[in-house]
Amino acid sequence: MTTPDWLSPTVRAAAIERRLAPGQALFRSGSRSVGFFEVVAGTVRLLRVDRSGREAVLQTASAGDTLAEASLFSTAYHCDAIAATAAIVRRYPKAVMLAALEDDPKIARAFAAMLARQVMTLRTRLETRNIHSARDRVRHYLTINAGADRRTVALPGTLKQFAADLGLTHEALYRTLARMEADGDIARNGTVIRIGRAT
Amino acid sequence: MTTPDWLSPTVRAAAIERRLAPGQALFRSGSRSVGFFEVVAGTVRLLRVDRSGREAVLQTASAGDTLAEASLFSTAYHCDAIAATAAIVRRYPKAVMLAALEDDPKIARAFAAMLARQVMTLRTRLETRNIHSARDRVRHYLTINAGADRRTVALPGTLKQFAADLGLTHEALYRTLARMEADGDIARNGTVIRIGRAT
DNA sequence: TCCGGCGTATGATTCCGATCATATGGGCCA
DNA sequence: TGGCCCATATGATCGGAATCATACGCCGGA
Repeated sequence: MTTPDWLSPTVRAAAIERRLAPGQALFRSGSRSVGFFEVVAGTVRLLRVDRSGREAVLQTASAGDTLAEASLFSTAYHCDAIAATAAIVRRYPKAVMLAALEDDPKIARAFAAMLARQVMTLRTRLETRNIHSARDRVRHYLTINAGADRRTVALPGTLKQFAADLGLTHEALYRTLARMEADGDIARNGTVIRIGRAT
Repeated sequence: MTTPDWLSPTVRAAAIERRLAPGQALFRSGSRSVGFFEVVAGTVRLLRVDRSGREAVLQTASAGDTLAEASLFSTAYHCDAIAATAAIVRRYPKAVMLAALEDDPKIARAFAAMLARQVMTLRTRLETRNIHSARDRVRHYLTINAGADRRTVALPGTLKQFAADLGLTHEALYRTLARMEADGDIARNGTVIRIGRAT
C-alpha cells in the first residue's frame, strides 16, 4: 500500500514496466499469475463481476500502491485488474520475488507487514460495508480518510468511483452528499470535501 | 486460517493456552497487542462496534484458525475478539514470533502465505457484502462454502451467527432461508443445508 | 465547431431489508 | 421440575436505497 522501498535492488532490477490505457485490463480472473505489481502512475482497480453483472470493487490502487501481492502464493489471479485511468505499472516477477523472500528475512518481514496492513485495510472496508445508512457510510469513510487536519478529504477519483468504493449507487451518493451539504455537515469543492459543520 | 503446522517448535513451545467462557473477551480494541492466537476449540469472533452499537463481524475463527496475525506489526489491537462459544485459545507471544520470522525464511514465507490467504478471504467477504439481495447473498455464500460434493454446507454456528456473518438481520435470514426452501432452491436439516433444486 | 459520451444531478416510484412485536420450543440451571 | 434465556420463526409496518427516467454541462474527437 506504500512505496515498496523495502524491495531489494535485485527485485527492483527485475521489474518490468507497462502502460495501460483507461479501461484496459492488467490481468483477468483466472489467468495465470506472473507476479505482483506496483502502480507507478494512475489508478488501477481490482474488481470481481458476479453473474448479474454487478461489479464489486475490491481495491483501488493509486501511485505507490502495490497490487495482487497475494497472487505470489497462488497460480492464478482471482479477480480482474482494470485501469481506471491511463496508468503505468511495474511488474515484479513471481520467481524473483519468491526467491527474495527466501533469501532475505528483512524483505520477508516487510512483505508480511505489508500484507498485514492490507488485512487491516480490508477489515476497515468490511466495517464500512456493514453500515446500512448511506449517510453514515459516507461519514465513516470521511473520518477515516481525513487528511492531517482531520477536516478535509480529497477523493482519489470521481464521485462515481467513490460510490462504487462505498458500495452505493452513484445516485444514492449524489443525493447523500447533497443532503449532507445542505445540512452543513460537509462542504464540497469538486471532489475535495471539508468535514464538519460550516463555520 | 489452517492449523499452524508451519510454526517452529520454538514458537510452539512458547505458546500460552487460555480458556474463554462464551461472551468473554480475548482482547479489546485499543489494548496493547501481545501476540497472535490460535483457536484450539470453540469459536472466537473478531468484531468492531460502531457508535450506533451495531457490530460488524470481521472474522469468525474456529478450531485450527489463527487470529490477529496482523497485530504482530502494530502495537494495539484494532477490534474486539469475543468468544462466541466456550473456547480454548493458544497465544503465541509477539517477540518470539517476530524473532522466528527473522530467523527462518520458511516460517516467514508460510506466514506471508497465510496472510495472503486472509487477504483473499476478506476480499471474498467484501464481494459477498456487495450483493444487495439477501437471497443472492446467501446463495453466494453457499456456493463458495459448499463441501467437496458441491451440494452441502454445514454452517459453522447458529443461524443467528450466520446472519451476522452475512451482514443480515436474523429475521431477514430466517425469511430468506424459508423462502428458498419453499422454492426448492435448498433443503435444510438444522444448520446443514443442501443446495440445489429438490430431486 | 459540432457531436457524442460521460460524470453529475435530481425526480418518481418500487422494492426489500430493517425494525418492532409476538410466539414457540429446547436447553440449562436452580 | 419449574423457570428463564435464547434461537428460531413469522407478522406488520416503515424507511431508505435501488431503479428507471430525464436533464445539463464539460471535454475530447471528428
